[in-house]
Amino acid sequence: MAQDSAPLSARDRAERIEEILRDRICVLDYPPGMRLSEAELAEEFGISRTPLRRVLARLESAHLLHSVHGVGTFVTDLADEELDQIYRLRIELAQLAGRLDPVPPSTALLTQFRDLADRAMALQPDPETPRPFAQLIMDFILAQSQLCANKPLMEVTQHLYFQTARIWVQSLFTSSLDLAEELSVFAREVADVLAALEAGDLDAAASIHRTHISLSYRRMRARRETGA
Amino acid sequence: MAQDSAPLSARDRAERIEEILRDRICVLDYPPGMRLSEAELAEEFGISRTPLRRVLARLESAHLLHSVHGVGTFVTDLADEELDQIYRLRIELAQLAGRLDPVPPSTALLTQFRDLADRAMALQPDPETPRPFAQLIMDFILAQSQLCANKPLMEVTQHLYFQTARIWVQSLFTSSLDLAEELSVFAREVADVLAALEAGDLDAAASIHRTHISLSYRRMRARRETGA
DNA sequence: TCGGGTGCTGTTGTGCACATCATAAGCGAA
DNA sequence: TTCGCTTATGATGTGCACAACAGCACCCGA
Repeated sequence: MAQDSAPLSARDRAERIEEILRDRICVLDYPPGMRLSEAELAEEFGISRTPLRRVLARLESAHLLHSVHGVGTFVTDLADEELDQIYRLRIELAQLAGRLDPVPPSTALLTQFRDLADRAMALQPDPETPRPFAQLIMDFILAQSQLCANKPLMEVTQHLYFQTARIWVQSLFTSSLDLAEELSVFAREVADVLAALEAGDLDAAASIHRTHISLSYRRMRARRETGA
Repeated sequence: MAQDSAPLSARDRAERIEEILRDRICVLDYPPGMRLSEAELAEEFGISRTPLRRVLARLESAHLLHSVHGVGTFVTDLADEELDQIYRLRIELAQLAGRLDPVPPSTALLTQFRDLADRAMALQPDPETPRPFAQLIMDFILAQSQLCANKPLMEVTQHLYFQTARIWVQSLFTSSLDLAEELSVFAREVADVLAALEAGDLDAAASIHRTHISLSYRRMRARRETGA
């Protein structure tokens, strides 16, 4: 039977909706501070508020949403200090991913990395539409996380990335001065990681990733200083 | 007005119930595999199923519960491999807690550690009632997590502890041979950490904690080998 | 005796109506 | 005019009835 016509279970539907909403938050379709309407979302996905609220509750426990009785459900923002703490933790965990249960990439995953490298080279920076750039980086992060077989570490890594992604993209697109440079830096990171993977050096790939997280965070802080 | 009589908001009520249920899972009041009844829990807490289900959804996203349509809601178990991965991650994070935003303990927190040390010394091992021992260790973990000001790291550390706690306690109380020894080992850990804290060496405290997690995991694996 | 179909029972999942709450507009008196 | 109260509105939170589903006992026919 065709997969598409297979009826999705309640759990699968909820999981899919959660992914969609998380994606929209991370690529700034729903920017920090934006109010989401339970009624509108329920209508969009063709369900009632009850199962939708279950999804929102999960996103709230992931610190991506925040509901206030009688007011609304809002996309969360991050204070500078929290952002700083998360980034320093992400840097440590990225290094850790090379040491804890590293797995060589399958040929399919290698192909995926090559596609990512191509996409990065081909992408034209457009200050008006952050989505393509944000989505590209997100796909890269998800691919990178497949290099580590330690599932809890992978989950935590992604969880922390989801929290910082929108803030980083936002800082990049509000000043929008360094967009082209940031894109070329990212393209080089993908190329470097790909080279390390083809050489079979997983720890090197992790170190490169770690370094780029660290450097991109420094550049973001520099933007924050000059912008403020 | 008195704090106790202050009406709890919906959010606070839910948070409180979540803590209670998580506590019951971690100290084996609800052992792995046990079925929980939404209706009974709702009645116990004097609310309807709707808000209770919100709490259960959050515990499910923390991998402590698992609901199956038409069957029931069950306390999750952990396969050996998952347990292994979580423990190795916990060991790394425990070390990290000494390096990332360490904070000297307040006098109140030091007092709390001394109380914990006293409780550990005074506790009589009883193979029939794991609760006192499990609760003591949980309180120690929560106190220890206050030595690190990096909130995301603290959250992750606690989250991972909640997942392993019940399995560790269960392995200890099913064989129940090493209970007295394990208790004395724990008492020494608390004493060692307390000594390090009184000397002002936070990194040493973290290292001691890390070592004890590692060793207690080895002892658990040894029990698993001999028991099977 | 055995196999399979069928209904029963109890569970989680969903939809809907209403309660509760926060906000802002409206309005009247000082 | 301006301050403060009232009211209207729209949001999330809750309770309840029912739908969907899985498992089990039961029963009937071969």
